[in-house]
Amino acid sequence: MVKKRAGLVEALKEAGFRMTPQRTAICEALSTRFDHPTAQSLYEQVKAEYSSLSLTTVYQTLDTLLRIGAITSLGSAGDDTIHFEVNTDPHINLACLTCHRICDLNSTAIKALEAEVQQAIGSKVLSGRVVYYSECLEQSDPLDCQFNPASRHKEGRVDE
Amino acid sequence: MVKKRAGLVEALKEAGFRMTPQRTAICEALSTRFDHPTAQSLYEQVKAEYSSLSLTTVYQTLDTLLRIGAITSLGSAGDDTIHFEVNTDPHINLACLTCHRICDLNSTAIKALEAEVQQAIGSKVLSGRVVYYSECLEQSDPLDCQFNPASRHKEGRVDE
DNA sequence: TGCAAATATGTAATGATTACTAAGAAGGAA
DNA sequence: TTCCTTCTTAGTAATCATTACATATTTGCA
Ligand SMILES: [Mn+2]
Ligand SMILES: [Mn+2]
Ligand SMILES: [Zn+2]
Ligand SMILES: [Zn+2]
Repeated sequence: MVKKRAGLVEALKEAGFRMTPQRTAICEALSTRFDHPTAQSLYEQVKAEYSSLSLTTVYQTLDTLLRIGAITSLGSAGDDTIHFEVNTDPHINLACLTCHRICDLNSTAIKALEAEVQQAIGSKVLSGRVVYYSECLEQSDPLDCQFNPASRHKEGRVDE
Repeated sequence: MVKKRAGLVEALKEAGFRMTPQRTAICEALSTRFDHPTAQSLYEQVKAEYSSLSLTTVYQTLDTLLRIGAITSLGSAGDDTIHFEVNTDPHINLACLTCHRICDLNSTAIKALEAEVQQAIGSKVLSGRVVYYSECLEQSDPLDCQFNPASRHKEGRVDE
């Protein structure tokens, strides 16, 4: 059973943005994805039941969500494409350089890390990005992306 | 007085790559930069005393250094451009979304963080990326990029 | 010195993202 | 409900960092 996050639509409303079926669908898709999707990936998913959807709209919605701080950007996972972060809890991200999926890893040390950053620069931290790159098990379900040491992908290149 | 790192040229030699004046100059430039430069930035710096240098050569050399693991990629600092990491010690990076420079921040918690990652996925971590975004003081010397809470840039957008 | 393989350069291509604009929809006022 | 203003969408074109390619040059070694 898949948990589901909430709050993206609410965040848009609170920030005074209008609600459209496109935005609702994109937020809905985002809230059920745990692989840190790209714009293209979200586009394909939502377009399936919203054939008129434009890729531009996806980019615009993501940009809006970024600006209000509802999501953040994790950058590339070896595919030169931006992956988006919906999980606002401090955590570690594990990116697979072969299948280009990113999984969350709970961490206790990350709290201390953020404390160090706060201490160093004050309270104006806008966002953070903690990603480690490796090779995961190849599994179809993002939730099973366990990054188990056994039987990884063959090789990968670390480029942005 | 500015410290200077060493080892990039040696790393290339050990990996069996040929040495050229271009590569030497690019490695030299990299080892004296503490702002996590971009390809374009390195190009401009080295081109000043190497007028025949090509931007492609800079990209190729950076890619080679990435492949042998001598440097890593930190991704964008709000400028949609790849910034490179020369400091191989585990540390936190502070990126300024206005001047797009990245400074190092020593951290003790980062050790625990990496231990968690190792534990979770084994020893095959290829590289890591720990970056926090904010606004720094505007100062010309990268080493003085202190991210002091007082008098920051006005505003910044968090996009990749 | 001579040669094969690696590298540098200049240019063209790629591709993700952004800019632009006309058409369409949301939401408040009447 | 209807109207109107403003925001949003969708389609297309433009941007620009990065990569691919083809040639000329250089390196490292015999
Ligand atoms: Mn995450
Ligand atoms: Mn650094
Ligand atoms: Zn994988
Ligand atoms: Zn700054």
